[in-house]
Amino acid sequence: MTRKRFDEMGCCVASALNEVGDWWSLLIVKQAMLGTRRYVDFQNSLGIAKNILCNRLSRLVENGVMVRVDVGEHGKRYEYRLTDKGRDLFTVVTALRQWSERWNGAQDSMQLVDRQTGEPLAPVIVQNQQGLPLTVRDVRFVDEEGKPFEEAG
Amino acid sequence: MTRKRFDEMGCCVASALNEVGDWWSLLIVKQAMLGTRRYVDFQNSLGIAKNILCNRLSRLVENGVMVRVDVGEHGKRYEYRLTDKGRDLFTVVTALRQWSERWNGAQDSMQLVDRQTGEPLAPVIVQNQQGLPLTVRDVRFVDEEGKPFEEAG
DNA sequence: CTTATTTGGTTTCGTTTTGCAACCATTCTG
DNA sequence: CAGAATGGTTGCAAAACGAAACCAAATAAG
Repeated sequence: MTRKRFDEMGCCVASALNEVGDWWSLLIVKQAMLGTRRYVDFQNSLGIAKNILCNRLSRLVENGVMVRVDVGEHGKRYEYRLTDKGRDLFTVVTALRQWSERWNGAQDSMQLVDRQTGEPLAPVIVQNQQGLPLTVRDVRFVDEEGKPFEEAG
Repeated sequence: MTRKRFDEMGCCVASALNEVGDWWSLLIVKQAMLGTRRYVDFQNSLGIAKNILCNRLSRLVENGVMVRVDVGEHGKRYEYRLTDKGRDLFTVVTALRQWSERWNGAQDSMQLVDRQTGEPLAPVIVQNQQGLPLTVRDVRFVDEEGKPFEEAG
């Protein structure tokens, strides 16, 4: 009766979701991208229960998304920082944010801009090798040998 | 003691996760992008419990990510299809897939290629208006008035 | 040195969600 | 009409979640 395991479904999306697919993990990662590093700050900014936060941070560290760094300063002893793997979720988080903005309206007081130009970001899109935008209808799903992927049903 | 609500946190990412942020929803969407439309096929291909599948499909329909279409054929009475909003999650799913491939290796027998050229897709990236790639370090978080977003801590 | 405070956790307990299996109703097929 | 397929629903046990209480180490205050 354990939660279904997603890491052995032979699907990249599933194993990604196995690492960050719960309600909180991506929010923690997003918050970390905003600059939050300390336990109490995650707790206050997200309003997450302490035991859940603890559990999620441990899992993120386990999966190499974040690291726990010992900083010997006052009572603030640790910092949780994104790894390269964690920072690489920027695309996912941004795509998710923009999707929500497009379809649910911008309920967010916060906006992302290019640090250099100060301009808002371009929409995240899927592109082919030449840089042309692709929708889901413009792609094919193939197996290792390039044959079309057969779907049950 | 209900699950924390994410739709009123005043954060786009949170409200996106409120719609598709559980373990199964994005997998269902991904499967739909692969061509799956019927209840039984979702069940077989994902190995999801029937009551959970039912619940998730209802939620996805409620949130406008999918629609339930009545097709009067044999016992197969309904089809669940992606809406435009659902198809627009292609970026998110693809970014997630590529992230997993980069960091966990390709455990997937399936690959996405451009239908026209047959070539694999380009990596999904965040870009500025000029098309230059941006990492999380290249962006700033600002409020409505363009002032830097203040972080607790 | 002693006490209070901050930080980061763990424990406890009640509620909700999940997973599984069994059951049910409707629509075809034979 | 009997049987099968589809799309559910129900009931139950295990697990996860959420809130609050409790705990331990390291400072800081006095």
